[in-house]
Amino acid sequence: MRSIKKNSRFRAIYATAKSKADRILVIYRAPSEDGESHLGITVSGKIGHAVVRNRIRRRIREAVRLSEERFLPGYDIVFVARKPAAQADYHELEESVLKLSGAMGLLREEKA
RNA sequence: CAAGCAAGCCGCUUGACCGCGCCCGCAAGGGUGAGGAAAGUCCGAGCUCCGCAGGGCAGGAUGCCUGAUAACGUCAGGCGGGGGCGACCCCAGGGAAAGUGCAACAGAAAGGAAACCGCCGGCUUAUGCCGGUAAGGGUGAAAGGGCGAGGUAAGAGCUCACCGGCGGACAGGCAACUGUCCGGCUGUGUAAACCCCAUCCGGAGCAAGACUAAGAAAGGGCAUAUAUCGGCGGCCCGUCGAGCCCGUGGUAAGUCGCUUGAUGCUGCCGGCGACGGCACGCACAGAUAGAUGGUCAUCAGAACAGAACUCGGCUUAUGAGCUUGCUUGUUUU
RNA sequence: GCGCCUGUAGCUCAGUGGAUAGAGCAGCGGAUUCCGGUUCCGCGUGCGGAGGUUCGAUUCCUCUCAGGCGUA
Repeated sequence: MRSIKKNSRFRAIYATAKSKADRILVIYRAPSEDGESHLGITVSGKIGHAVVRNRIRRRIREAVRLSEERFLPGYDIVFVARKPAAQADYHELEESVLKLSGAMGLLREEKA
């Protein structure tokens, strides 16, 4: 999944997109402009120092990558980390990513 | 063995599966990929641009000496001062006789002295008055050199020896400084108070800057003269450039800069050392929402922490451990 | 990257190098009241940290930690 690059696109998504949140993450979902899906990850400086922020960003990207074929195309998705994400391990983050994505209707229906 | 001092090292390893950036390759694939602090941004440089940067004022920084270095506020070796039994450690360490300010409280008196108590002399009825005196008491962080002897009415560098400080000469040393002798007999502290002296400093920063694409339009207004605007971080002088303003409000796309360099390792030589010279071989990331990750195993355990133009330092954070040299004490031989 | 500011009581802020660091609100205790409020009296809590300069530091200097701001 390609990444969102422009700061203006991020701001547009924050202003207009639908969102949901749990304890460690916030998700934004907006219709894509070109039909392909894009991923954006925001971890602010308040969360921790550079090593902590990088770790959160990599884990979110990994969780999305491993389940990439389950995502429906045509959406721009932004994840924003909240403070407890600094203490969360990979499994908690992965669970949160999938749960929030499912709640926003971004995943294909699981076969029972 | 115990306590301690100094210097240094290391900064998990390996494997399986799934992934990422860059380079090479038609492809398959191969190579390579964060730190000792990458951090804080406290200093110093390279590099780039600002129409080469000149003078004065203001401002800032540094401050024992000699050296190292591209440079430094860094480092090395010395000197001086302080602490420790010692190994060793710490110090912004120029000028207080150019001037100004400050020194609370206490105390009689806080800086070209001063008599509260005391001591001594004179007068006087005992209280007391006048004069001399800084040895003693008391106050204070600090009381106008220290201690002893002579001296005296009592005292005083008043005189003398020693010590300390000041000035001069000589000797040693590149120098800071040290030693010896002589002289005079002395003038508190604070400059991380203002200040004085010496030395240094043009500014901005890779979002610098260059190129490409796009745009820079049409139109309107004001000036044509020494005015206006702009550049040279602040002000003045000086200097350079340009007609000026409205329209004119937005977007940050691509390529370069961008990583091989005052580089690191190794060896030899010079130097007490910082460091320098030479040689051969090897090594060295380059992203642009921003690459090193995820899971499992291995393990007694795994800190602080992530490159964004590049170097030299400083400072701070840091788990478990290891090495070398030295000091003091105790015991045994 | 460059530049700037602030840390003082639980909170908001004062404080020329010098006595026991103050003010308002809050808190605690007492008085008043049947109880509470109001009012009155009293009390506690301290200079972000380390080092230095000074006789003496919240104040001056250096380093450091934390927080905040501006700008490209």
